[in-house]
Amino acid sequence: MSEVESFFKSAFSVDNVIFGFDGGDLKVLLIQRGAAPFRGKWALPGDLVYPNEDLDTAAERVLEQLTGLRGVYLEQVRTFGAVDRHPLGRVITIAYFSLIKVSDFALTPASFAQSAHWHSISDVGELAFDHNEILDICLQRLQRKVRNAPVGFELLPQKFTLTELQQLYESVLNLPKNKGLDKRNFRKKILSMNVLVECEEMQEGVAHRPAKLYQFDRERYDQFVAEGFSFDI
Amino acid sequence: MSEVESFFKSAFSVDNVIFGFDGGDLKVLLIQRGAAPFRGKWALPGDLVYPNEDLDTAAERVLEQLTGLRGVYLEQVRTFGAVDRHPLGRVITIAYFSLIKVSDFALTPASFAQSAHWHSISDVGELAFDHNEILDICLQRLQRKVRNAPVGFELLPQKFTLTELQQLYESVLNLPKNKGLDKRNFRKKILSMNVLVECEEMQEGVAHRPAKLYQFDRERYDQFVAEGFSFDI
DNA sequence: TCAAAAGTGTTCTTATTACACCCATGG
DNA sequence: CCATGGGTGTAATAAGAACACTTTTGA
Repeated sequence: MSEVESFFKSAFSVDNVIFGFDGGDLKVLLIQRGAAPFRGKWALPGDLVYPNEDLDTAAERVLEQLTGLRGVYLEQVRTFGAVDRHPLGRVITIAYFSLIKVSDFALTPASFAQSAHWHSISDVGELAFDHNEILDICLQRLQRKVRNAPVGFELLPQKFTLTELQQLYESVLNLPKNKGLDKRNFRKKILSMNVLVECEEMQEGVAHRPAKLYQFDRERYDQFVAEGFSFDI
Repeated sequence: MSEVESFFKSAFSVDNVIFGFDGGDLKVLLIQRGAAPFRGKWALPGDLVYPNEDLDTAAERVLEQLTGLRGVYLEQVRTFGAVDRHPLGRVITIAYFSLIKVSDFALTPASFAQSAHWHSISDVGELAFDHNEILDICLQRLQRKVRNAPVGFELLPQKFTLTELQQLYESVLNLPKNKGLDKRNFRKKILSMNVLVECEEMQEGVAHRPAKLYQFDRERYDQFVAEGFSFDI
């Protein structure tokens, strides 16, 4: 192979760490590989980037093919390109993470074909390729991001209770439930930002005092940001 | 499809935003392109990644070929892969930034060949490719990083005065000189972290009271981090 | 009436801000 | 002796941490 040719005998892919939250643990959506290499192993959903496709578009496509979702929170994290990371050749991969509302998630045909399943973050075994490392880095990124930007809401239904929000933070940051964050201080802080609005409705069908439901008000948030505010928990 | 295009299908490169500080502005090292496309334009130093070369290694190589420096602070920032970002074909590029001590910088043969020059961040014109965007994103990353990690020291000589350190922060964060940060509060804060050690020597050859010189103590810092400390300015 | 989670304030401690004068040196 | 930047402390304010009981609902 000529030197010039060898430069271009390479490919790039995107891998997408899709996070979800169901009230318990933080989850990640994995697929079981149907083909070699690593056949039968769990892996991050990903694909080669098409020749005339932007990277973000490729990541969105991978997400949509698996979940049917569009317009979801998506962020590029890092590119992994160790020479030997792919056993069949030189493939560098651009890692993304997405945040989805599990309630919106419906299995698509592609999901069935690839046997997609939610796995608790704390219970992910050995993955294909360098996907454990990728997951780890993406989780760290999420943990930072959730404290500096209002991305946690992407994982909750449109209307949520403050307790749900607190549990989300505790899950993402891997803090002991109802011990990591003080309930009163957490509420004081999040409400003092003035980016949550109380809904008319209350929680329903629970065997205890029903909680107020809140919504994130993005317009208000954007305006505060323009005035110099910065989200911080 | 022309002959060039026919094998130039897709490739990946690294681009390196090399920052330096000389007491005045924050600087970035640019090269003037000697070949098409964008011949004669200023650009970030970069190169295609060799087929059997890791990404970080490629970024280190680009840096060393230009400056002769090794073991320098280097961080991957983001990958830029818009379909049309390179006029001759599909080239995605992995952007890095490096922090170097300008006093260590000596022009290498490659530097001459490529006419490398320091440019003030505030005075960078229109660059080749999407390099203005890359520079912008890397600068933002540096601005965040310098506040959360002890990377500012990488831009200063081993021994520095507190005023130099303060000026560095003001330059990187683009604050008005001696107005953005309060001298007494800045010193109180940085010294209270206990990661700077006073040198025996004093500043020399200045037409005013000579300042104490300090050094960053990485061992101490690492230990504090292990104990849960986190750098924050 | 019980269980289960919702909701709510105050005190203490710590970090951040604002601010002005004397000191040491070289020219 | 003058110009230049070096070096220092305190008081006021704001943010964060710690902490326990009453309320509302469904079963």
